[in-house]
Amino acid sequence: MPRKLSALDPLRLDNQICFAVYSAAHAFNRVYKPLLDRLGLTYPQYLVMLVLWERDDVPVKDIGEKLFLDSGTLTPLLKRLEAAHLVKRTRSSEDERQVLIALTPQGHALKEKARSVPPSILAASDCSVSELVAMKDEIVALRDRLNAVIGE
Amino acid sequence: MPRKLSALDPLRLDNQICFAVYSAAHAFNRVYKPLLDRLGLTYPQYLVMLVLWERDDVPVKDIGEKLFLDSGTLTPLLKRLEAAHLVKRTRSSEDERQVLIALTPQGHALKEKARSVPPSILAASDCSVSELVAMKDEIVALRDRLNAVIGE
DNA sequence: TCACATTTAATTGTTCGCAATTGAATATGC
DNA sequence: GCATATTCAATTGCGAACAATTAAATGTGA
Repeated sequence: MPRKLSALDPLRLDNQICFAVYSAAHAFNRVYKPLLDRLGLTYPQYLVMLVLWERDDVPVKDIGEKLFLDSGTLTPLLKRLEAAHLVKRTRSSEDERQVLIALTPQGHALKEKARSVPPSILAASDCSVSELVAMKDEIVALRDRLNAVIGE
Repeated sequence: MPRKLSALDPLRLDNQICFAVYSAAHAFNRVYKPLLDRLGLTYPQYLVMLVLWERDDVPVKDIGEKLFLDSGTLTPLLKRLEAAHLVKRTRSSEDERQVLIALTPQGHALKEKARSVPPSILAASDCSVSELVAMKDEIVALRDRLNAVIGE
């Protein structure tokens, strides 16, 4: 019996790695949602907070470079984090073009509440840490190759 | 020398597989953008067309189940595809609750133009087909485990 | 110095993505 | 047969995501 043609069809949905990635991102988002609701954060806001918990008082551009997001996404998101009293936005005195993002005490404090999130995600992944790390490294390598093509 | 603590920090951005997936999805989107612009499609619209090129004349719900999207996303998207004369939306006569989505002749014809897309993506991935297939299968398995947790 | 380019955020407009609700059609239990 | 529940698409509202543009600040070269 010949193999089904569809198994090789380059336009078949199930053969698209991009769709695997796209749908996995949505699946992660849905798992994170109830966990982050308790922190009062959306998933992209959580990513911004992860950046700030590592290093604080950074310009918008630095956050954008780490998360691959631009000011059109970050400006309103950061304003919402400011409205939630998690960050403060202040224009740099050295370079008036820059807006520096700093954590408020509440923003710092939220990190402790956030520590319960990664274990829940790990449990939902139903997978060993070493397997996840290996997958993560592969996906990051693919992402970086794709991003390299874009900059041409 | 002790290993850097950050290499194990569960809240470190670079240790998040979800961020790897999230940022890879955006990278794919950016690579697809110029290719799909030529077809007059956005990436989610392209996914819907992939579904319809496999099977036509299906209710909105079927498309949603395949793509993990709900009517809040699909209804306006399908209306835009209809405005672009790629699909026709007709209420089923057997079950008036359902709206059936059928390709127009232009919708069918677009498939031929789309055949050039996957090879370009493969090239941008800078990776063998077998490696991509292996990664895709791993990511799909992870996605399905995550989705299984959501339904609880 | 002064014209010009570059950098940085902010803004605008379009398109997702989803939760929550609505309303209509259909199915089910009694 | 009829009340009730379920199914399905549409709608509303909010939060991303990004392209394109704007505006202000800074840097550069002649």
